[in-house]
Amino acid sequence: MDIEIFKNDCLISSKKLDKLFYRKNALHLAKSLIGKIFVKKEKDEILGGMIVETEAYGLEGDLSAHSNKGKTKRNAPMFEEGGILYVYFTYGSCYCANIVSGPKDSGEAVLIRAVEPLLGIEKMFERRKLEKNEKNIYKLCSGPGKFCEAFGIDLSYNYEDLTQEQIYLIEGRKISNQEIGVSARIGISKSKDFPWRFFLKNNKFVSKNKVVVYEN
DNA sequence: CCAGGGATCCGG
DNA sequence: CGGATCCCTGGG
Repeated sequence: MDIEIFKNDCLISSKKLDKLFYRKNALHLAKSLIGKIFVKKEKDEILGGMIVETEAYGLEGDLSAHSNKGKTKRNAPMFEEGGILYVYFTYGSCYCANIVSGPKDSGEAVLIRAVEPLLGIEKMFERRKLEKNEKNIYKLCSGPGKFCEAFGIDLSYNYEDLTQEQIYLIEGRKISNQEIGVSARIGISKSKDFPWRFFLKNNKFVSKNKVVVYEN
Protein backbone atom coordinates (compact mmCIF):
# COMPACT_ATOMS: atom_id res chain seq x y z
CA MET A 1 0.00 0.00 0.00
CA ASP A 2 1.44 3.31 -1.08
CA ILE A 3 0.32 6.63 0.28
CA GLU A 4 0.00 9.99 -1.41
CA ILE A 5 0.53 13.28 0.28
CA PHE A 6 -0.42 16.55 -1.32
CA LYS A 7 1.01 19.82 -0.15
CA ASN A 8 0.24 23.06 -1.98
CA ASP A 9 -1.29 20.86 -4.68
CA CYS A 10 2.04 19.17 -5.34
CA LEU A 11 2.39 15.45 -4.92
CA ILE A 12 5.26 14.72 -2.60
CA SER A 13 7.52 11.83 -3.49
CA SER A 14 6.52 8.77 -1.49
CA LYS A 15 9.84 6.96 -1.71
CA LYS A 16 10.63 5.30 1.63
CA LEU A 17 14.06 6.18 3.02
CA ASP A 18 16.35 3.17 3.39
CA LYS A 19 18.91 2.01 5.94
CA LEU A 20 21.75 3.74 4.14
CA PHE A 21 20.12 7.15 4.58
CA TYR A 22 20.42 6.83 8.37
CA ARG A 23 24.03 5.75 8.46
CA LYS A 24 25.50 9.22 8.05
CA ASN A 25 26.63 11.14 11.11
CA ALA A 26 24.04 12.86 13.29
CA LEU A 27 24.91 16.38 12.15
CA HIS A 28 24.54 15.51 8.50
CA LEU A 29 21.39 13.48 9.19
CA ALA A 30 19.77 16.23 11.28
CA LYS A 31 20.12 18.62 8.38
CA SER A 32 18.95 16.19 5.72
CA LEU A 33 15.88 15.24 7.77
CA ILE A 34 14.41 18.71 7.28
CA GLY A 35 11.59 18.38 4.74
CA LYS A 36 11.25 14.61 5.05
CA ILE A 37 7.82 13.17 5.89
CA PHE A 38 7.41 11.18 9.11
CA VAL A 39 4.74 8.51 8.62
CA LYS A 40 3.03 6.38 11.27
CA LYS A 41 0.48 3.78 10.26
CA GLU A 42 -2.11 2.94 12.86
CA LYS A 43 -4.98 0.49 12.87
CA ASP A 44 -7.38 2.64 10.88
CA GLU A 45 -5.43 5.80 10.38
CA ILE A 46 -2.28 7.19 8.82
CA LEU A 47 -0.49 10.02 10.57
CA GLY A 48 2.03 12.11 8.70
CA GLY A 49 3.98 15.30 9.07
CA MET A 50 6.88 17.12 7.50
CA ILE A 51 9.91 17.38 9.76
CA VAL A 52 10.70 21.08 10.22
CA GLU A 53 13.05 21.09 13.22
CA THR A 54 15.79 18.72 14.44
CA GLU A 55 18.80 18.57 16.74
CA ALA A 56 21.92 16.43 16.47
CA TYR A 57 23.30 14.62 19.54
CA GLY A 58 26.22 12.39 20.41
CA LEU A 59 29.05 13.47 18.17
CA GLU A 60 32.55 13.87 19.57
CA GLY A 61 32.66 16.25 22.55
CA ASP A 62 28.90 16.58 23.02
CA LEU A 63 28.46 16.68 26.80
CA SER A 64 24.70 17.05 26.57
CA ALA A 65 24.06 13.77 24.74
CA HIS A 66 22.56 10.92 26.74
CA SER A 67 25.27 8.72 25.24
CA ASN A 68 28.13 10.91 26.41
CA LYS A 69 29.16 8.74 29.35
CA GLY A 70 28.74 5.38 27.68
CA LYS A 71 25.99 2.86 27.19
CA THR A 72 23.26 2.44 29.83
CA LYS A 73 19.87 0.78 29.73
CA ARG A 74 18.13 3.99 28.73
CA ASN A 75 20.48 5.20 26.02
CA ALA A 76 21.29 1.77 24.54
CA PRO A 77 19.28 2.41 21.35
CA MET A 78 21.68 5.24 20.50
CA PHE A 79 24.44 2.65 20.18
CA GLU A 80 22.57 0.60 17.60
CA GLU A 81 23.04 1.04 13.88
CA GLY A 82 21.20 4.06 12.47
CA GLY A 83 17.61 3.71 11.34
CA ILE A 84 15.68 2.96 14.54
CA LEU A 85 13.87 5.16 17.06
CA TYR A 86 15.25 6.07 20.47
CA VAL A 87 12.34 7.12 22.70
CA TYR A 88 12.71 8.32 26.28
CA PHE A 89 10.46 9.74 28.98
CA THR A 90 11.42 13.02 30.63
CA TYR A 91 10.30 15.66 33.12
CA GLY A 92 7.68 13.25 34.39
CA SER A 93 5.41 14.31 31.59
CA CYS A 94 6.42 13.60 28.04
CA TYR A 95 8.19 11.36 25.59
CA CYS A 96 10.83 12.48 23.12
CA ALA A 97 11.67 10.66 19.91
CA ASN A 98 15.09 10.52 18.30
CA ILE A 99 16.23 8.94 15.07
CA VAL A 100 19.37 6.92 15.70
CA SER A 101 22.13 7.64 13.20
CA GLY A 102 25.55 6.41 12.15
CA PRO A 103 27.08 2.94 12.34
CA LYS A 104 26.65 0.61 15.33
CA ASP A 105 28.25 1.86 18.60
CA SER A 106 28.55 5.47 17.45
CA GLY A 107 26.05 6.69 20.08
CA GLU A 108 24.49 9.30 17.81
CA ALA A 109 20.89 10.36 17.32
CA VAL A 110 18.75 13.18 16.00
CA LEU A 111 15.94 14.61 18.12
CA ILE A 112 12.75 15.36 16.22
CA ARG A 113 11.71 18.72 17.63
CA ALA A 114 8.82 19.69 15.38
CA VAL A 115 6.79 18.58 12.39
CA GLU A 116 4.19 20.25 10.22
CA PRO A 117 1.03 18.11 10.40
CA LEU A 118 -0.19 16.75 7.05
CA LEU A 119 -2.19 13.57 7.65
CA GLY A 120 -4.39 12.48 10.53
CA ILE A 121 -4.78 16.00 11.90
CA GLU A 122 -8.14 15.13 13.46
CA LYS A 123 -6.47 12.42 15.53
CA MET A 124 -3.70 14.78 16.57
CA PHE A 125 -6.18 17.33 17.95
CA GLU A 126 -7.82 14.51 19.87
CA ARG A 127 -4.58 13.27 21.43
CA ARG A 128 -3.31 16.75 22.22
CA LYS A 129 -6.70 17.67 23.76
CA LEU A 130 -6.83 20.91 21.84
CA GLU A 131 -9.87 22.66 20.48
CA LYS A 132 -9.92 22.30 16.72
CA ASN A 133 -9.24 25.70 15.19
CA GLU A 134 -6.77 27.45 12.90
CA LYS A 135 -4.55 28.76 15.67
CA ASN A 136 -4.16 25.46 17.47
CA ILE A 137 -2.78 23.69 14.41
CA TYR A 138 0.53 25.31 15.28
CA LYS A 139 0.45 23.78 18.75
CA LEU A 140 -0.02 20.20 17.63
CA CYS A 141 3.59 19.18 17.00
CA SER A 142 5.71 22.27 17.76
CA GLY A 143 7.99 20.64 20.31
CA PRO A 144 9.47 17.17 20.88
CA GLY A 145 6.96 16.22 23.57
CA LYS A 146 4.02 17.60 21.62
CA PHE A 147 5.05 15.71 18.52
CA CYS A 148 5.16 12.43 20.45
CA GLU A 149 1.80 13.06 22.05
CA ALA A 150 0.14 13.94 18.73
CA PHE A 151 1.62 10.89 17.01
CA GLY A 152 0.99 8.55 19.95
CA ILE A 153 4.66 7.71 20.39
CA ASP A 154 5.64 6.19 23.73
CA LEU A 155 8.20 3.69 25.02
CA SER A 156 6.57 0.86 23.09
CA TYR A 157 8.13 2.44 19.99
CA ASN A 158 11.65 2.48 21.42
CA TYR A 159 13.90 0.53 19.01
CA GLU A 160 11.25 0.78 16.25
CA ASP A 161 12.87 -0.05 12.89
CA LEU A 162 12.23 2.76 10.41
CA THR A 163 12.75 0.56 7.38
CA GLN A 164 9.70 -1.52 8.27
CA GLU A 165 6.00 -0.91 7.70
CA GLN A 166 4.64 0.84 10.78
CA ILE A 167 6.81 3.91 11.16
CA TYR A 168 9.02 5.22 8.39
CA LEU A 169 10.12 8.33 6.54
CA ILE A 170 9.50 9.30 2.94
CA GLU A 171 11.43 11.61 0.68
CA GLY A 172 9.15 14.63 0.68
CA ARG A 173 10.07 17.91 -0.91
CA LYS A 174 13.61 18.82 -1.89
CA ILE A 175 14.92 21.44 0.54
CA SER A 176 17.73 23.76 -0.48
CA ASN A 177 20.53 24.73 1.87
CA GLN A 178 19.34 28.34 1.97
CA GLU A 179 15.99 27.29 3.41
CA ILE A 180 17.58 25.73 6.49
CA GLY A 181 18.33 27.82 9.58
CA VAL A 182 20.91 26.87 12.22
CA SER A 183 21.06 27.64 15.93
CA ALA A 184 22.20 26.33 19.29
CA ARG A 185 20.14 23.50 20.71
CA ILE A 186 17.21 24.18 23.03
CA GLY A 187 16.87 23.19 26.68
CA ILE A 188 20.38 21.96 27.43
CA SER A 189 22.99 23.18 29.93
CA LYS A 190 26.15 21.57 28.54
CA SER A 191 27.70 22.05 25.11
CA LYS A 192 25.29 24.96 24.92
CA ASP A 193 26.76 26.83 21.99
CA PHE A 194 27.12 23.95 19.54
CA PRO A 195 25.22 25.01 16.38
CA TRP A 196 23.46 21.68 16.07
CA ARG A 197 19.80 22.66 15.74
CA PHE A 198 18.28 22.86 12.27
CA PHE A 199 14.93 24.20 11.16
CA LEU A 200 12.98 25.27 8.12
CA LYS A 201 13.19 29.05 7.89
CA ASN A 202 9.90 30.98 7.92
CA ASN A 203 7.94 27.89 8.88
CA LYS A 204 5.24 28.47 11.47
CA PHE A 205 5.40 24.96 12.85
CA VAL A 206 8.89 25.16 14.41
CA SER A 207 8.96 25.25 18.21
CA LYS A 208 10.75 28.50 18.90
CA ASN A 209 11.91 31.38 16.81
CA LYS A 210 13.42 33.51 19.53
CA VAL A 211 16.88 32.00 19.53
CA VAL A 212 20.19 33.23 18.19
CA VAL A 213 20.43 32.02 14.63
CA TYR A 214 23.84 31.36 13.15
CA GLU A 215 24.95 31.73 9.56
CA ASN A 216 24.33 28.57 7.65
C1' DC B 1 8.51 33.81 34.33
C1' DC B 2 7.69 29.13 37.09
C1' DA B 3 6.07 24.52 38.98
C1' DG B 4 4.79 19.84 38.04
C1' DG B 5 6.28 15.33 37.28
C1' DG B 6 8.90 10.82 37.27
C1' DA B 7 12.97 8.38 35.57
C1' DT B 8 17.82 8.33 35.80
C1' DC B 9 22.33 9.16 37.33
C1' DC B 10 26.00 9.95 40.65
C1' DG B 11 28.15 10.56 45.01
C1' DG B 12 28.37 8.90 49.82
C1' DC C 1 20.12 5.51 49.41
C1' DG C 2 19.24 11.03 48.60
C1' DG C 3 19.49 14.91 45.80
C1' DA C 4 20.21 17.05 41.44
C1' DT C 5 19.25 17.06 36.87
C1' DC C 6 16.66 16.62 32.76
C1' DC C 7 16.92 16.84 24.59
C1' DC C 8 9.57 19.73 28.33
C1' DT C 9 4.98 21.79 28.65
C1' DG C 10 1.21 24.66 30.00
C1' DG C 11 -0.34 28.38 32.39
C1' DG C 12 0.45 32.95 34.46
